[in-house]
Amino acid sequence: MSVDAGVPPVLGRVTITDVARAAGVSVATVSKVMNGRYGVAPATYERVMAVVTELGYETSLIAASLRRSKTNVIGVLITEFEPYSAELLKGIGSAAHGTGYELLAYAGWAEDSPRDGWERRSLSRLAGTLIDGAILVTPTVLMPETSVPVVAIDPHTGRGGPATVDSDNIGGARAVTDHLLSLGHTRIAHLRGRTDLESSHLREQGYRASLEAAGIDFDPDLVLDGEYRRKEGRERTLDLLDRTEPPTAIFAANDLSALGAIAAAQELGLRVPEDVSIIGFDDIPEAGRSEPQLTTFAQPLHAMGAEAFRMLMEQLTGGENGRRHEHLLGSLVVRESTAPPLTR
Amino acid sequence: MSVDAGVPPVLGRVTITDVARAAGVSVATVSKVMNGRYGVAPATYERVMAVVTELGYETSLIAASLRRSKTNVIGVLITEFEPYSAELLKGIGSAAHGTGYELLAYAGWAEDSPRDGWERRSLSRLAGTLIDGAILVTPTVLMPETSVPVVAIDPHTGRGGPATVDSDNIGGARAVTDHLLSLGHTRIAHLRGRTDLESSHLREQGYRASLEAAGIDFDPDLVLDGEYRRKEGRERTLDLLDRTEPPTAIFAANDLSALGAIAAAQELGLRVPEDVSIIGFDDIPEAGRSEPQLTTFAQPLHAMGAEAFRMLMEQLTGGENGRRHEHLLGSLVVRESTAPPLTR
DNA sequence: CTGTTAGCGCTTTCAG
DNA sequence: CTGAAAGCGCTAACAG
Repeated sequence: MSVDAGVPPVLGRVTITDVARAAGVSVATVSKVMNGRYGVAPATYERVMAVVTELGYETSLIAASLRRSKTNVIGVLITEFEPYSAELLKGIGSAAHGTGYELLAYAGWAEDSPRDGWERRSLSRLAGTLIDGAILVTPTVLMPETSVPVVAIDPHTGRGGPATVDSDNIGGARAVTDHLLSLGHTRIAHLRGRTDLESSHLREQGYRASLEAAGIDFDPDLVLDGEYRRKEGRERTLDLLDRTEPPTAIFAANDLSALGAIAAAQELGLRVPEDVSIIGFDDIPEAGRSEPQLTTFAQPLHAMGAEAFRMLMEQLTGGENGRRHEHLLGSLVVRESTAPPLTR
Repeated sequence: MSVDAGVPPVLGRVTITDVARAAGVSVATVSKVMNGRYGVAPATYERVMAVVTELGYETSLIAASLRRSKTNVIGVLITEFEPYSAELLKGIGSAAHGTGYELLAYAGWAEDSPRDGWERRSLSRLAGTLIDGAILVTPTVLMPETSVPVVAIDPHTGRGGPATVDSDNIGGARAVTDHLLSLGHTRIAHLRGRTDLESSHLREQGYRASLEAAGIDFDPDLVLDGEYRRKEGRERTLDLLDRTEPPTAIFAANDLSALGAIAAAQELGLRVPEDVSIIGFDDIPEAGRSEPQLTTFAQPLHAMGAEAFRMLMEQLTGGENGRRHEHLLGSLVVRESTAPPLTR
């Protein structure tokens, strides 16, 4: 390549300045070439492109986004990469395919910062510059005003501010508890979710409503905080099953804590479901792979993610139309972790 | 709040300038307060913080990263969010938890741009500014020099440049094919993966080696391109099973294309595994949930992701130590989609 | 202790 | 058609 001789080696990242210098033009011209703007002589265009290829230059998304208004990047803001958000991400990803938008998932919960309001922080850090719009996964607070279009999945306040996508938390929890009741259980414990999340309260509501409908007194001693996490689910279950009068069934507010509960039961030498029934919520992939396989309430996570992306697109292109509240339905999936209680 | 009166409403994103103006100080002072630098009078600190809280200001990750050298953000570069990368992401996420690093997954494959070399493009766009290091998932080309530490998962060239994590592609493919042979199959088709990926070639090698060891002639007509995708897996299988002498078993180079193959067989009214055996590779969550459940070779995706993150940390902190080539082993998981061929 | 100044890499008027 | 200059939001010397 004839340009070779004139191109000094560049250390680190190649910047627009490096290209400009090597091609003997100004950075403005390089910028025009990179963005296909009019007003560049064919010869100049060729020369710049040759250097660009030679050096392997790519415009920095960061620097460009600081100047531009539109980036064609959608942000998905999550607390961390775990099964639940991963499932949503797959759905979002499939909807994003072919739209020309790029996806950026950001897990911005620093352990030292308050968990509450992490999404406001992440959004502030990315919006207005890097991303054109955002999908908030299980946000903890309501954000009335945002600088970019937003869709919230399973949000704290349900209706109200931004567009939302959720599924039937109360109905699901009722279905789950009803299933346990129909098997003959009466002492049903509940491993509550993260109390800063609305879904957690709704599921507890469903649990209580179901008990009440069956004429069973609510026993606060049977409700512990599973935190939506495997570790906490295991620990609370250890406590629960160690009592003199343990529950015969446990409804964990999500699959992860249910999986922890199964682990705890097995550690104590108990059989699931023979000695204790355990039921989860969400139907993450791991639910179908546990031993025994987990009975749970399946949320249509894939569809929820895809729908959220579509609603965001509507807001981005068609104005306010995407500002809806979408409510998708789930269904009970009976696998192996539930059975009638032992009669003794 | 007493500051209230002095703070005019700000539209859009709140910037450091807005805060400075509202607090009556310079932007430099605000920056110092935000970053906890020494040399700010307590009174000033308080006043600034009050305004920060009032306005809900957060420093822009983008702007800050342009100036700073370290951002505490690790980038995970993928082509798209699909089951394989989602599993890795979970592993990476669990390893990242508690390290103080934030994770940013970027799916930067624009459909119009060449697929080959997407990782170089993505890396150039993010590295040097936004991210301190990167994990490249199934990169297509070898990148000898990068501006930030990099770990590649299941890379194109295996050994060589950057640190790598992979699993036993050849061995896995042999195990899979051997399983089919041991069941009595002799006409075994192969749905090859994406030919731009090394793993695809290695798996085909394993397939061929296994056949050869069994004394079966390699039949090129039985090898079609499944592209690692569900859609292509289905289409190629439709072709395969429509022939006068169809294969009795199909080895799909990954689970997604295997799932497509199952769908195709069922569309044609064939039973899996009675009429045709189908086997996959990867063991993504979906493999355990299909009907019939998929027999496959399980890669330790979670562990691979976690290991990649750890190796990156080593490079970031301890110098060059993380520049290893880690090779994790997988195992055959026999489920329901394989059986002996029909004897007729 | 505080503010001024100089950029980070890029895009965008606006002269030449 | 091309380049100089301003500025996006922020941090980091360096004066005052």
